[in-house]
Amino acid sequence: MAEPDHATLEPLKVRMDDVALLARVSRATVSRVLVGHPPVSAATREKVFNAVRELGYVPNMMARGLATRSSDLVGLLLRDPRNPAYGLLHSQIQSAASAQGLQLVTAVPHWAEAAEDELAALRRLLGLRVGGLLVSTGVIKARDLEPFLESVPVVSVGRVEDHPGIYGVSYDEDTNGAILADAVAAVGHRAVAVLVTGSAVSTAENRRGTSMAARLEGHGIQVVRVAADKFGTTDEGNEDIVGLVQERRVTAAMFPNDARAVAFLRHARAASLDVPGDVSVTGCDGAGLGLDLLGLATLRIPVEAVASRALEVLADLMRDRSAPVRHELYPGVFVPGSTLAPPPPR
Amino acid sequence: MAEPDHATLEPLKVRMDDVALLARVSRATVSRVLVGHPPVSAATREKVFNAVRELGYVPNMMARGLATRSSDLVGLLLRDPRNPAYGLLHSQIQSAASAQGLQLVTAVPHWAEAAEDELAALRRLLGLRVGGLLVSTGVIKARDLEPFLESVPVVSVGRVEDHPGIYGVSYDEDTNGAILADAVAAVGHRAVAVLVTGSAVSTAENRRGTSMAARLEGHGIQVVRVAADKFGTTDEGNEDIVGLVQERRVTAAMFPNDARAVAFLRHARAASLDVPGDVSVTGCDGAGLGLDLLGLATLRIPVEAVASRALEVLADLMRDRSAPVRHELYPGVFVPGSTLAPPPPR
DNA sequence: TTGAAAGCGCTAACAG
DNA sequence: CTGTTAGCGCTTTCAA
Repeated sequence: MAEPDHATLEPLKVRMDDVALLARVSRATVSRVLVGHPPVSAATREKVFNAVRELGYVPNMMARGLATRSSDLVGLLLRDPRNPAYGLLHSQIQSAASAQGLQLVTAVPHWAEAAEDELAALRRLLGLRVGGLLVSTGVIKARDLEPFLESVPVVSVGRVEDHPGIYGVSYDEDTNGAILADAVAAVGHRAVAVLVTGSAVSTAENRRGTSMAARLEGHGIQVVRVAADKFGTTDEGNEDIVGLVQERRVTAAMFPNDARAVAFLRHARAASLDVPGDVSVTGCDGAGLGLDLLGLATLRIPVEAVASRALEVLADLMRDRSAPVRHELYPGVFVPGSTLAPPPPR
Repeated sequence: MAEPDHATLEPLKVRMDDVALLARVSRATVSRVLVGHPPVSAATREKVFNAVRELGYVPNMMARGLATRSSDLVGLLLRDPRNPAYGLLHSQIQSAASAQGLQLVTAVPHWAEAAEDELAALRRLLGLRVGGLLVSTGVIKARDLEPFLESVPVVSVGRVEDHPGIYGVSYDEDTNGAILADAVAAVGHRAVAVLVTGSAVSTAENRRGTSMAARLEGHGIQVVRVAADKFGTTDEGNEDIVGLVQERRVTAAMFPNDARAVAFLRHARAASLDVPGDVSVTGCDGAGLGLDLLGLATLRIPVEAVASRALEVLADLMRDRSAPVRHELYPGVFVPGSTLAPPPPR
């Protein structure tokens, strides 16, 4: 028998040489057929495909990557996948990636607190020699990325970006904050509590809170800023805000994300506060499950648009590195809800 | 100058040879230091680490993978990341993976409808020569995986698994269905609508629905099965169930996931049906954001436990392939809610 | 249009 | 303990 008994071969152990042997061509030819160029005669191509099928050959992308010094792997650096908004973003990025024919490899830092761990995650991704990088955590600073910028295109997605070498496809948090503030102002509140997350916890949320407060003040509204600096909890500041409401020092409370708003709703209920009778509440994100049933007034961030745009941009960059870097901003849309109503009469 | 001007070198272009040169040792020694064995004298190790740091060297995992024919890449085959429960599972798997020191590369089929696309996603993962595979979609059948089982360990997670070659870490959907059915029976319902998803849409949900119905019937309760076979929508069957309630043919409606239950809640509200006055409602998953505020009676599936167990198992398997294959089942815990109450008096 | 041969960057015997 | 040397599986000149 000249033919090897390939029926017993494990598919993943089949190499290109095996295919070449069976197709009676050279390895180079098999490669050309699989890569798609340069052109190969229809007849040989057919032979090759048959051999591939017969052997169940699965090309080894590691080897290909080594040889071409390229890869269609896209690294995603994510912060806290437990946050629903990030979770949705993650899903959408995932879908957008496969829509672009790119493979997504995600790294989340093990200890979300440790910036050091984020850098480790970055290095793991770079170690794989990903063809592109998506950064979605505020903890990695542009400075950390700088050394790699000329080797791999980087798009920062959903986070505020201002580095001239890093493309940004982000939520327009300033506008978002303003939209929400305007809505609260419009129904007549004159004293509002705003939960402001520390920028170390989340740059995006910090920005939202800050712009909400600023916009309110622009309307001549009195703002009580409540700080929240702990990572991973949504209950911080709620006691204080309940207190403010009970003392009638504020008639509305604005939160930088829905999870915190919902947590406050829970808190308020426990404190027998009526929403919106005693206090109006707004969130931000708009990505949760039964949010409409809950009636939370919020703002829906354009997760889908941002995700697919980010991957479009990255795919372009991977094809042609010379494209100009820009920072695109996408505002969300206000979602009315029963938790926002005019303040109680004095 | 004998030394190269490494300061201007892009870190990702630095090779092990560059490090070796700078450290004045052989490439093999650098490799040994980085891999961690066999032991290298403390002095040389120090030199190597310094050179690595100085050059910003990031080892090329593709090359390493090729050389060792191994990889700490874990492939995850996911179905529909937009489903909140899958989204949470995804996040948890992600965290569990990094906790095990494994890199997760995820593939989602582009068109969720096409089984063909799922196979393509599988091949992409295998092409990367992942060291292990996590399968979380019911569409890929055990038969499709069989050819690869001896080359790469496979753990199917969150889905029903019964193949003797594939380890299973799954939700105990039969028990889950029974728990929910018992809760509904316990408050006195005697006629219940159960939304049963087609198994093509979701094996897990199908199993839940089926077991709910069976258990109810075991209690002597009359069951109206409502079929839902379309992928991606949560509104299917809601009209019918509203009709059943209005005709007083059922006093409760059970859904195989929270998204559907919430969709029904919305529907019921639009039809001026009172929950639980006119109809009790139960969901399943328990992973949503403000579910408790909504008061939805549901069942919390043990996402975290399943995810971390799955990765523990996979990590073991990647270390030692001879471990016995088992199928582990994890039941959830009932979450009471105000949507479940005794039926209205006749 | 095809084949032969030289790497891609790294690890792992095998000597010393 | 360290250096030399063969590959890992693939792509890609370069010739034919």
